Amino acid sequence: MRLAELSARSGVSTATIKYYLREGLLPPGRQVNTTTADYDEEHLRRLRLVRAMIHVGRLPVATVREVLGHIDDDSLGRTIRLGAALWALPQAAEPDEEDEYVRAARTEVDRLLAALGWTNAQALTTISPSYRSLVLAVAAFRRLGYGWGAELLAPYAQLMHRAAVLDLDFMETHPSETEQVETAVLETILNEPVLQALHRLAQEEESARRYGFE
Amino acid sequence: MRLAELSARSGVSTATIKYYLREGLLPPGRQVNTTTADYDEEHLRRLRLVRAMIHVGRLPVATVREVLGHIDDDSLGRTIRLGAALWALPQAAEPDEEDEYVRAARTEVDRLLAALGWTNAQALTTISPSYRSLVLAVAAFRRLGYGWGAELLAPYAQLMHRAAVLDLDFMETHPSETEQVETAVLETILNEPVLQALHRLAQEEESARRYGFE
DNA sequence: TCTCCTTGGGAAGTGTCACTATCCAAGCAC
DNA sequence: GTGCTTGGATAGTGACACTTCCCAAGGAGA
Repeated sequence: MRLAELSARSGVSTATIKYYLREGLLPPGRQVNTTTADYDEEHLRRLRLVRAMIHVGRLPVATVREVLGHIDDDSLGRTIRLGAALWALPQAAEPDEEDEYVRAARTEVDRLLAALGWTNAQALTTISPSYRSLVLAVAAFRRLGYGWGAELLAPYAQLMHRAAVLDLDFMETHPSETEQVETAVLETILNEPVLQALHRLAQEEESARRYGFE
Repeated sequence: MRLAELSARSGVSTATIKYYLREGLLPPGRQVNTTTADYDEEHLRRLRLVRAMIHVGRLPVATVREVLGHIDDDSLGRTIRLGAALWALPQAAEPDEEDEYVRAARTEVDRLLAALGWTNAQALTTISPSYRSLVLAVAAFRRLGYGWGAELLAPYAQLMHRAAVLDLDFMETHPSETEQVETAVLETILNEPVLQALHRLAQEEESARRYGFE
């Protein structure tokens, strides 16, 4: 398959594909001669993955490159590779420990983990990007005067844990190891917009049930 | 309070505050004389809200302006105002109805709503931005070869409905009408990063429970 | 063979976005 | 009255995701 056909089948312009090749998001095609390169189905699949990560998951190009690097790293075991790929995802800033809201938020998040008995998550608080993101998000609430604490967070956390169980159950139905890692990353990235849309839709549904349309 | 003090108390540079004033995200201060304007606590609160929407909720400046306009519109009733504010939020593109994946995704989403008995949401499919976002997100999955259908989505939808019930219960604990609308918008915008972080943290916890750390 | 179109590749340019730096004249403080 | 600060306006910045332009080399039809 030539560049033009790859472009036609993916709906991505040749200029953009060339850009992705330059950025290392797509491996180069097999060079037939000076003016012809050959691409296969794997290129098409990878290209679609890249587009989904960028446009649905809103990941920056540099992050996509990093995540793909981990997915492709055959030297690591599945769990490590998956962890590395997932931990490359977030683009949250470092929490500022001087900030009183951040410190209060951290206390509440720690209380939450203790109350839930998430001992594994507790062990990861110093390094997990998700933990840091959570602290930052809770701090943003507190800065606006809402006293979001462990008690209010706990029911949400339990719901999201059930979502995580669904995620991993689904992941385990996939056979190959590479595919499992790729699926897990995809799940995490693409599932979030789905959950967000479902959340907003559910809010509309519940709001209409309570208050009608007017 | 002068600009410099507003800047100091909010941690936002005077240059950025001036930018927000120009963009209409902050109402102008009370002009004392040619070189002095006076800002109050409400300005500080609004500024923090704007920062949270932009940096935590990742909303574009133009969207923030639109959402604030709806929050401040006293001519409308609560439900309408809330709906208007929430519907101004998404920045999802229009689904391309020519696309086979989009059409298949729409079918699955419609089946999902029917199976769940979300009749209110069903009534809104032609106009709701959340519905369109959901279709697009499901289409992205299907394009990558994952057959995400109503059966897989339903348990997630039920979880998110329970989250929506929590959201609205919490909203009802707030007294004033303006505050309720503002709280509801804030909930929607700021709660999403919290839920996302909880989701990833839950995935880490569950993954460690199943497979250990290695 | 001679055109003429297409190909892959690289450099430079584009549009958007959220700021940020600079400038200015008018106060105010000592 | 001198020097710093203030609010306001204009222009510039840097990051980002492309996109346009140009080129030399193939290949295809007359």
